[in-house]
Formats: sequence, structure tokens, C-alpha cells
Amino acid sequence: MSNAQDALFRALSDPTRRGIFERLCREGEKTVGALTAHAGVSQPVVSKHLAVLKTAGLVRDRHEGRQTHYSAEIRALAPLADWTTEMAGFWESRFDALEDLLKRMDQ
Amino acid sequence: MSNAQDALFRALSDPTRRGIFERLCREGEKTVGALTAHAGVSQPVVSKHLAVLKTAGLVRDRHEGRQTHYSAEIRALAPLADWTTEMAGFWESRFDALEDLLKRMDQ
DNA sequence: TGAATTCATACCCGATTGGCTATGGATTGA
DNA sequence: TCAATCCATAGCCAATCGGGTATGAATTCA
Repeated sequence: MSNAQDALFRALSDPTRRGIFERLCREGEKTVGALTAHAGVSQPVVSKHLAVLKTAGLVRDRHEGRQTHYSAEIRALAPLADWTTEMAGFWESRFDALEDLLKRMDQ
Repeated sequence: MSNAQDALFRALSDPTRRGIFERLCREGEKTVGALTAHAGVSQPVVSKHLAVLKTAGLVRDRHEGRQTHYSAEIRALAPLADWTTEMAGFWESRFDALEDLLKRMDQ
């Protein structure tokens, strides 16, 4: 029962981690140092969060000398968007069924 | 920096809790007992998960005698959908900027 | 009224998590 | 070559979390 949404929701549930991901989305590729400068936590903590995001497929890393550049992998958000619209879809169909029922009762 | 997404992502990060919410979306209103029957955890645990979902605004409860009926509050997913499209939007605009840059460089 | 049902709350417990510091490998630059 | 920089990993710790059982309030039914 552990589907593709699991790692995604889990990875994005922490505010600090989600903040890092958001910054990569807004501002593009960043080094660990640059991310640490505004993350509000220590560098090792940033590295650990990036590792979690990478495991979830949400970021990619690129090594260049002693620096590591991270960037958002936006396609990884697809299952999340799918899940959301799917849930809304179930609700819609039930709403339609109710509407249909009421309409038929009205006759 | 704690915005509307915080409680949402947090509430949906647990598989058991998300499973309960999914079932409410798919099958509509359910009592605590009905939810417990398929949740794989004890009734008090289900009640606790429902409380978390309610705090996040994801479910509503309706008391009827000694039963409590819970239903999904689908509108609560809006901030999540907004966040997703916003992140994709940032990425798109950066992609457009890059495309534009390359186009101008080509001249 | 008394027994049974339904659910929420209180409490406990082990595992996980998110933070820290310390450290070391790899790379750069003087 | 040696010092400095950048990052990842290893331990450590307090707090949170997800699970359990016990229990009691509220309601229903015999």
C-alpha cells in the first residue's frame, strides 16, 4: 500500500525541508553553502535534508570541484498533483451522483 | 514562515492517516467504527488520526446519537494544489527565461 | 433501570526525527 | 606542499509521533 505519494508527502512535510525545495524552485540551482546561508539551520542539517529530497526524487545534484549544486526536479511533483486531482475527482463524482439523485427525486 | 501548507503536508504525510482521508474521499461519509474496520489500527488510533485531519481542516464531523460521522472537506486541498502549481510555475518561468536568453544569444 | 455499544481521552512506550557538534575526505589556492 | 574551503557522514540528544491498552461519558436497547 506504499505508493508513490508516500515519499513525496513525507519529504515535503517538514517546513525547513520544504523551504529548501521552494527556494530551489524559485531561484534555480544552488550550492549547499548558498542554501545554508538562508536555511536557518546548520550546514550538516541542510545536507541531510537535501539527501531526503534526493531520495524522494525531488532534487538532483551536480558535483563541481568541492561544491555540490542542487536543483529542483519539478517532474517529481506529478504524483502529488495527480493524487490531489484524483481525490477531488472522487468527491466530484459523488457530488454528481447526489445531484443526479436529487434531480430524479424532483420529478 | 508557517503558512497554510504546513498543517496539510504534515497531516497527509502519514500513510495510515492519508488512507483514512482517501477512503472518505472515495466512499463518502463514514462512522469511526466503519473506518476502523479497514484501517488496520485500533479505534483510538483512528480517532486520533481523525482529530489531526480535523485540525488541518481536511475532515468534518457530524454527531448522530452515539456515532460520529466523518466526511472529507475537499476544499481544504486547495492550498496544496495551489502550492504545486506555484512551484511548477516558478520552474516554468525560469525555463522561459532560459529559453529567452538562449534565443537572444542566438542572434 | 441495567447492559451493551460507540467513541474520545488519558496514559504509556519504543521508534523516528530534526537539530546539534565533531570530523574527515576532496578540492582549491597561496 | 600546506592551509583553507566545501560538503557529507557519524554520533549524540531531546522532542515528537504513531501505536497500544485502559477507561469513562453518552447513547441506545432490552
